[in-house]
Amino acid sequence: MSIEEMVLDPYQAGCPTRRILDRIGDRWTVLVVGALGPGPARFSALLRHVEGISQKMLTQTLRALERDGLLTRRAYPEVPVRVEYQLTDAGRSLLAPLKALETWSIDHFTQVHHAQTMFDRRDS
Amino acid sequence: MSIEEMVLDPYQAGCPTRRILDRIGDRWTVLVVGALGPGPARFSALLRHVEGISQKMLTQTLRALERDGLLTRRAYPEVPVRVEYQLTDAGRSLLAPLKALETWSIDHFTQVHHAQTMFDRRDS
DNA sequence: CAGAATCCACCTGGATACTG
DNA sequence: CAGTATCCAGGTGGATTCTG
Repeated sequence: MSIEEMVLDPYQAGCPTRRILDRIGDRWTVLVVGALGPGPARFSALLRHVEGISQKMLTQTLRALERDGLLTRRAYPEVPVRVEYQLTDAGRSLLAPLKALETWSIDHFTQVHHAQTMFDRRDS
Repeated sequence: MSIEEMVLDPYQAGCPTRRILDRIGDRWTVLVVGALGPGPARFSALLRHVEGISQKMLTQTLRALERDGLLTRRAYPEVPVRVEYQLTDAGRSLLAPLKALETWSIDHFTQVHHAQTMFDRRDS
């Protein structure tokens, strides 16, 4: 194994990074966690504010995050039912890295968009 | 619009964050960028070291990243052909946020795995 | 070696209807 | 309100084959 290969190896399947990225790498997880950043929220609130997510996907995503210990689900036996989701400490600790990504997105959005335009113009 | 709604709104579709996340949120982009972090690499090297990626997906991912201006493609007219991919400044600037995510992954992997085990045991 | 092209199985995820 | 259950279209992406 070359030195180059050793440097690249952190991205082999099965390593922690890879497994976490596979989990949060779906379309919705990051958005749901982000939406819960400010504080607890109800199912319907999340459904409204993570635009484009379906009820099915929200349920699945919340379930997965609960399973990962990143949020807690609390149901209040009222009528009608109220269910609140809240990030755990672990879930909240994910906010900083995601915020970094968000900051990068905002900082580079214009630049990326411009690059795309140039690229598309070239090979047309 | 309530204050809660205003806080949640950054995640509406079409906003910079959302659009970037949609782009890098696929299974491979993050891994390919990460693999290019240490320096330029050839197509075949990436194919070997981003485990599980197919030739088709690697091609697609590299093309998209090139379009975004996050990496450059340089072909050397040798026999056999040699093609090297290298992150641009913009691409490299993405490494820090991704590194933060990677650090988080490593730090929380055990904890997440444990939470999953508990969760699965409970409702079995 | 670095792709392009084709085929197609699988799975994601939306729509809909129903329930406690 | 907060889900569950079912159906199914569309797209993702792997496998394979072929080329400069």
